[in-house]
Amino acid sequence: MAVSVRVRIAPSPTGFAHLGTASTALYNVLFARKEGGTFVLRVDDTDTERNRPEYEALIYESLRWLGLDWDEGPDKGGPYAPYRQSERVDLYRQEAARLIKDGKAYRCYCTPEELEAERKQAQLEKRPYRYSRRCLKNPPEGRSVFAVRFQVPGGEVRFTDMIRGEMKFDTDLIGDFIVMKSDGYPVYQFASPVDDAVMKITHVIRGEEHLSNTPYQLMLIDALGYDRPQAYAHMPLILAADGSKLSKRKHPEANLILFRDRGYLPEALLNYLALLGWNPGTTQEIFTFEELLESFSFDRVQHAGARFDWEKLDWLNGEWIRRLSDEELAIRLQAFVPELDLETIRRAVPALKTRLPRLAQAVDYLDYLWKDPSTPALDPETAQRVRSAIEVLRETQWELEPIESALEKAVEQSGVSKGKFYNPLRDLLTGKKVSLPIHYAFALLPKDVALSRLERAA
RNA sequence: GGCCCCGUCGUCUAGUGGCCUAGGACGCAGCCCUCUCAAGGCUGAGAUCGCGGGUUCGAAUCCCGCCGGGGCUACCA
Repeated sequence: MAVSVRVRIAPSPTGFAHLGTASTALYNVLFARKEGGTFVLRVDDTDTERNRPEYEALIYESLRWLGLDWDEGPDKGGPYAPYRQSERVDLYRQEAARLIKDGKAYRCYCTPEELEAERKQAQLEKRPYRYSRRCLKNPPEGRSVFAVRFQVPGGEVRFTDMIRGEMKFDTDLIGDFIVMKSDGYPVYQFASPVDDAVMKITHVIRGEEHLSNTPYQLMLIDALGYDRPQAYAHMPLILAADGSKLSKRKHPEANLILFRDRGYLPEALLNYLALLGWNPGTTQEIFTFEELLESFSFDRVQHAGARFDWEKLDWLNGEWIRRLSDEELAIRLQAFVPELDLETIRRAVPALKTRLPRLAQAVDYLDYLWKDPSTPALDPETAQRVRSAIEVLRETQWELEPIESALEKAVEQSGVSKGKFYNPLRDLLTGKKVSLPIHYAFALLPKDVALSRLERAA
């Protein structure tokens, strides 16, 4: 009988929701939906130092914004609740105790300072560092604070990676490692495989930084007598411009919610993320989520990390914006220009559409509608032309077409070029060198406001 | 240091022994369109396929070595 697919992401609420989380979530969702499986969200909050509840809320908000919703999670429950690791510590403690009882782990009383000294010594002697096993062989007397350390059995660990094929690690190189911290909380390396096993996760899809961690987790799974996941998939890392891994600390621009605030469309971000590190083998660049479901497969995933390219994202985002219906664009624009009513936004949209790499940039084109520009001094000839514009405009019905033809008539009579005629008008109206086409610039403004901006200069 | 992953235009990539005088996309340059800015159309520059050895009639593609980058090696995740 085929076991139904269960995948998961396990972000930790130690900061803003990260781009990498979105990327991993995407691949997990894609795989789950494709296989008719279940997507689980598990919050990895075992870092008591850095966790904050508000960060957890941010993860929900960001993932939901992207439309990457989960089937089971801390906020919706599920058959394997709880889904917050801090609420599962009894399980980890119990499993750690079982390891100790079975002679597969032991209490370690070493202080961080002592361990640091061991490491330094190893470095000095230029030998690879592995824990000395002091606490296994002759633990210090009279100490009560301890961590639980796994006794690495050694030998070879093999597993299947859906991207890289068969992987093989020599665990004799791995020293005994901590599974339970002295504060009674598990370490990621322990909590993660335990939960994966207990929650019946069948495929572990995560970032490449976990590739070398996999043997640690597999040893634990074996020691505990659990079934191993069927397969792993280690996705290529998203790199910063300097080629290093995008990190929360070094790269604040990786904050997911920032993408929303800057006016990226969820569709575009998802599309871009999919293309980063994966390609369909065709020249198609624009993918809806449904199309991704169709064509995505792990065997076409890249093995090397990929640098995040904001310019390409902007282009893709523009493509997506242009594909939106006018009405849909208007609705999405509302949050970015709260000063304007929907009707005004609707009227601006046809002109705005081809000019926005990001929704937030609508402000640059529209803020003259609620901000009064300063009035520059005009030379006599320009002033004369402005007056002729005022004259025709006064008689004009205040809509796009009539304004455009009235203006064109005035240009013709003036004998100068459209550019020479329109540019001063643009400046008077918007205070800018760049604006929507001049008839839009006029039409979006109430007639009396528009005319007064011209009149006070001429 | 040890282990693991990786290495094609600036960036993302196609490419699995001859179809490659290495293709596409973003970006960049020029032209067209044009009231500004975009969008759109056309054209173009841009990669001795990290380097050095092999194997082969023939290698970006296979093998070895080196170099370079990244990740892991924490009582972070």
